[in-house]
Amino acid sequence: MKARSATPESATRLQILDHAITRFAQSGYAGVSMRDVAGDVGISAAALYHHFPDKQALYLAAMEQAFARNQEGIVAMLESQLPPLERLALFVHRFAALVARDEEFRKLVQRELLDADAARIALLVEQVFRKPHDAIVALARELVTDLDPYLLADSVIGMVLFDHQSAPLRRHVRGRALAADRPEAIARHVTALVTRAVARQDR
Amino acid sequence: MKARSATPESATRLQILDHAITRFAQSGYAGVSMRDVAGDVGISAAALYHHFPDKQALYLAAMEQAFARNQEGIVAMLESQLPPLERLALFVHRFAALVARDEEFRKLVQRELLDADAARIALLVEQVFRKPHDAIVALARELVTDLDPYLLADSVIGMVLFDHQSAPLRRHVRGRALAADRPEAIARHVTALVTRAVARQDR
DNA sequence: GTCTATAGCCGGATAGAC
DNA sequence: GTCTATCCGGCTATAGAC
Repeated sequence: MKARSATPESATRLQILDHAITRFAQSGYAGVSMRDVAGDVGISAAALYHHFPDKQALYLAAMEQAFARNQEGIVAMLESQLPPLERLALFVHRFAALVARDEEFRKLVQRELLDADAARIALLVEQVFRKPHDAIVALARELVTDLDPYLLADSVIGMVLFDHQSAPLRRHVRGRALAADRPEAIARHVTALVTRAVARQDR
Repeated sequence: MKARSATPESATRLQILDHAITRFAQSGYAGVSMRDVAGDVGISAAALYHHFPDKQALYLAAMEQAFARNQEGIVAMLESQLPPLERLALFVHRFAALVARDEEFRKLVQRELLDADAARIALLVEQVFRKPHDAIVALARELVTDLDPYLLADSVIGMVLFDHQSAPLRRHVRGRALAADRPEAIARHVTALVTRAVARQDR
């Protein structure tokens, strides 16, 4: 499997991107210096400029890489010919697993939602959200319900994301079990909640 | 009503905090300079140091101010003696309204969830989340259901928050109605979803 | 309480040797 | 492809006049 982008992927370049992803996810664009990344990689800051023309190009490349390394998981979320409710369960399970597996990916996405300009939002939509979002909206339509399919789709995504987003808060709320099976627990919960809501078709 | 904190609140100090909140919500801690804030206020950067010892103190004061100016709305979310399902509807409606009204508040909270250390997370819990979270968890318990009350409570919060968080994406998804009544729409949707899920008590 | 001036540091980015 | 050295601008924070 060769490089999926126009630029060739040398080992050093990939190493730089890997550390850049970690740094940008942790501290945001403005909170990371080229010296930070260079130090992580073990090269000088000047050497970075051999691989990327400037900081912004490094950032964009890191974003694309972080998105690309999850494309397999994103595609996997969609492959299924099951009936709607079972497809929902599978989708939620896989989405929760993906979000739990790659914390940096989640943080980068959430930072982009806060920071990104229109162009970068467009990149985010095309490379990350478009396909799975279309799939979950289509699924929401198939679930016979008078709930708005867009709102229902976003609700599913929002519930799973917030479960991770709120993890730091959980340590400070007494009586809160720190379950070891987080992704499965939230997946089961969301599936159960939506399943019950759409199963109730009187009104 | 006097200052609720130890420090007296001069008009200039309040003005500084107001602009600081806007800046920090928009660009994050590292993305804002003291000169930026000073320029907004119309004073020199040096003058800021008469009101706050350093940048971090300004940031913390801005956070506290942003939280404090929403305490009225947060308390309002809890005042109700209605039966559970109606209390849920009211809570969701008020929460959605608060999040929609103060976009800066939401962004600051979401940035803190990404950036904050343990001490600042504790502040966030005590000044923002503790009370309404306890209330919504208690409410989730009252709704007779075998869904986990903590997960159910977080789901409600997550759905409302993500509706706003994902707003920038919505422009890039074709066929998506940009409803003018956003807070009401999401509140109605979440209420309907949860109401149906908990009303279904067979199993 | 605000100013101008500036110290001192750190950041992005470049030059040029190897 | 990586280095050292460096430029230069912006940053936090302080000094001292008004």
